[in-house]
Amino acid sequence: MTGAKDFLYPEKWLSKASSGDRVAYELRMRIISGMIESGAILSENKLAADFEVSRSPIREALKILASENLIRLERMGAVVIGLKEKEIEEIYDVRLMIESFVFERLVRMDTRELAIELSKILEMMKVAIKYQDADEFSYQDVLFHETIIRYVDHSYILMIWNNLKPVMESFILLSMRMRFEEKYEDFTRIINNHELYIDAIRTKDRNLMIKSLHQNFDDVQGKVEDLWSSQQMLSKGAEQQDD
Amino acid sequence: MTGAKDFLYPEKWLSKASSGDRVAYELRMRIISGMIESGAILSENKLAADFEVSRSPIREALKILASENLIRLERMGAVVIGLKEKEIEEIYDVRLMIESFVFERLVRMDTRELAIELSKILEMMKVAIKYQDADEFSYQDVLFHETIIRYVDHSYILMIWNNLKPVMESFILLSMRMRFEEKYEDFTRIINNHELYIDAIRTKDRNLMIKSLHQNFDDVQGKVEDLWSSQQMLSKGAEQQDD
DNA sequence: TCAAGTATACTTGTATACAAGTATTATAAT
DNA sequence: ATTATAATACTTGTATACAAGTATACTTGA
Repeated sequence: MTGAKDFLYPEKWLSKASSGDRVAYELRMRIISGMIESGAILSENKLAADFEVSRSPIREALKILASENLIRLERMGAVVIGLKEKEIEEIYDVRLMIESFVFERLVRMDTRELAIELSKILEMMKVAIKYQDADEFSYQDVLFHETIIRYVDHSYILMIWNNLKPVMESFILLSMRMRFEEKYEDFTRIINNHELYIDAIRTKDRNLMIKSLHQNFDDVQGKVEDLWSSQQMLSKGAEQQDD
Repeated sequence: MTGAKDFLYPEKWLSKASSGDRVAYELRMRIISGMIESGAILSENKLAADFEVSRSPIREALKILASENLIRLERMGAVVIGLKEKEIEEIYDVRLMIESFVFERLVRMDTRELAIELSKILEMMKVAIKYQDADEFSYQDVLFHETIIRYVDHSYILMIWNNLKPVMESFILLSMRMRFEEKYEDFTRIINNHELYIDAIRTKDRNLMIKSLHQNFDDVQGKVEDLWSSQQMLSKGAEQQDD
């Protein structure tokens, strides 16, 4: 099995994860990166052999990926669905939906504390850019949105987020790794946009928030076409794996 | 273990379900009905003994319930969260959110076919009322909303629904069982409201749709207070288990 | 009586074993 | 050559076994 030991998912993020979770994280990356193509059929036994674990954690992982709509569990093997443009758009639909919902709650709350917290995360993102740490940047980016969502304390919205987060995280990770190599100028725009978002939260400006959300979508999705074509982005995002 | 063999979930709905799914369905009912109180700690071994299966399906079930926010998996035992008023409100928040989203898609589609399909389901509901079949009524009620959601063909919205559905189904099941005994007059109102919903879809009337959605919420949630108090509804909903 | 340490009875996570079912392939008959 | 049947190599779902870790209770010492 050549290259079976090169993991796409940052290993330091897996410090206390179970074997099943590790497999899920890694498989997710491979599916989203296109390394495992959509339509492929995954066998529990083969995966167990590949990852050198028993079927128990593999089954766990497959259940997780199925709940994230990345694979479809059938009577004979798991069929890879993957992330095509349609799915990415749909994910952003949902993100727009839940963040809009969250914003409606935020406008009735004291958001000063949140704004401070978000500013801190934004600083972290800037540092990550400075040191060209794509993984750290992605982590903070995801954390940014999670922080907003958690702030309203809504367990079922959080449930949705929890289902969406791993896929988003993997996608962002791959996307950012590529852009650090090829589209470095993107990041000033991303940072600006996040600043806009914080302003929207601080001033409770609904339109500004929607604007920045849409812009964020364009930032990631609008550019996807050229990134995505023939899955180049993915091999690009996949090959780099620093410290 | 007295009464361990009385299942709350309709067994005929479990014809080809795996053992793990069965356990999940049943545990879900017991948690939502209050038969298992929130705060209780579930042990895999005890559950395995109770349900007379091995730990494998139990673990599977617990993972499912955790993803539905009904329990919290901790290092030592699974802690029951349950459905209190807050959670029920939150579930309806999410339902309102996704059905609103779906409606926005529907207004750009040809909804005639859907309206017909919904009318059929409504007829089924009427029959279920006539024959006082609470379980069948609940099934059709859930199907009604699922049919609407599936019609727009959005895999990530469907993903949310799939996470929400089992909890909603159980809740509706328990609620309807009780009402067939005590609040029979509720059903004409529920039927009327669903007719309103179909009209909204047919005429693509956004306001009408929101109105009927809110009304539906009031129908289930607004009355919850008295149903819910001291979990009486639940034992009521639990005891009846026909044919 | 109280503190410290040890023993015990839990817990989860993973590996392995087995049963039942399904697709595929090979063989045999027409 | 083609179809029917049988053998084989898969598949999943479940049970069981074991290892490592954690809380509880108990014992021992002061």
